[in-house]
Amino acid sequence: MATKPKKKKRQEASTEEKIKAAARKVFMQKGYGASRTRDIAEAAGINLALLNYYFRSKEKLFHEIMLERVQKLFGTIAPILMDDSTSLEKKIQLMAPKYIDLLTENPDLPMFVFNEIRKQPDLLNKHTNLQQVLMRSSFLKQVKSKRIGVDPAHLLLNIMGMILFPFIAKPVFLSTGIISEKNFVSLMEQRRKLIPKWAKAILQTK
Amino acid sequence: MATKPKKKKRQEASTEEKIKAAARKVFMQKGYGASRTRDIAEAAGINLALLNYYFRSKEKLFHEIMLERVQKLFGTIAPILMDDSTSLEKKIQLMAPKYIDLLTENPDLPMFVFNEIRKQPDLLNKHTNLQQVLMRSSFLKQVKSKRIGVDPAHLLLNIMGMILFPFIAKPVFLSTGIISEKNFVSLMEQRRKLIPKWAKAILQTK
DNA sequence: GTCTATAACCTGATAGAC
DNA sequence: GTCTATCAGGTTATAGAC
Repeated sequence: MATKPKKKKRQEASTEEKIKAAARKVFMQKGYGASRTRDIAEAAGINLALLNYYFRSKEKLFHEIMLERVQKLFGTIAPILMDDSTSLEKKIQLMAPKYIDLLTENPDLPMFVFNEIRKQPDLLNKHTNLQQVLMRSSFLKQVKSKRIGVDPAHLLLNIMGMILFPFIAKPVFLSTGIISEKNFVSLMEQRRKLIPKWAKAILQTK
Repeated sequence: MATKPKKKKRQEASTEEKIKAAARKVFMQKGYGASRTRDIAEAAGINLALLNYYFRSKEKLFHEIMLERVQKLFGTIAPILMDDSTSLEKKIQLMAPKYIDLLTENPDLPMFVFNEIRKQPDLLNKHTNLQQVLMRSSFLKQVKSKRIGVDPAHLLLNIMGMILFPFIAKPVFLSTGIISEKNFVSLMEQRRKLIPKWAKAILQTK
């Protein structure tokens, strides 16, 4: 059980942070299995040996990055979902812009997290308490208590889908030429306000 | 330019098909970069050398699988999208069940295709005419001609999102325990008819 | 902390026997 | 067509000098 190396300087980007930044980039681009520690070391501007000095193994480094990315994807909106004092409508109204801002700066965050969890389904349970947090959230309670004709899970799927799916499908839409990068940004800007409206319309559908 | 080897028997699963089936499984599970040709050979019950005898290289084998998977994901609903004689509403009504049936049998098809295209954006253009097909489709024309206040691309994103997103998010939802496998099947069964209704509601939102 | 050098193993691909 | 054996290069991780 090695103790974590201490940083020597605090003023600028530490070596540890440089390695993490590089790992974030490479892992998110290629996924765990296709990433090479050499590429990460090179991207960090340091030596391969130093990477292992700081993180002991590729797997441990990946776990740190993965935990951080899951936290970023779900932790950002957790406060909104947990708030007992806001209505469901209000939560959706806050969620959409918050999420779209986050994803505009981290477009392939959902793809990365979803895909790595698919490949290794117990990653979440091992390293996060996401399950507890989500299951007991005010949001889920409110969704469930809505007396709509259909399973409330549909609302969750629809809202999440309307927010996340464009970013997941973005590479395909760009590659096929259906939309352009510039167009995409403008579309997402519009969706910040449109999604809450659509969610409401879906909620009222008989 | 090697000529393709001929099958010797036609009655049962040929060696070539056994390799392709194994490659389909391994590539879809791990992605191109993390897949090992040895794993594919083993899963196919044949030798590594034989894999190269049939497909010459890992990359060529992957391209065949990828082409086939893209065809499966988009080709299945292409006839619906191209049909000039059906209304947009009718297309959505046909699309949802058709897609949900396809994805129920191939749950991680969207995740695989989207992710590989993200990693290698020119895969589509090299090997398919998807761009041409989609851009000139009756569906896209009809979406564009809808005189709604917002960019018609939103409708495309919403419909595709409502259909595809549940399958992309499935591993996360199962892993967090928000829904169960059994629950998921039942939800998707319901969505076959619900999505067209929701799409209509979204279309009418002011 | 950071490097070079190297161990130990893995990977894609081919040569050559059957 | 299918196999075994093997090559050349890549991969993670560590030992040891500074």
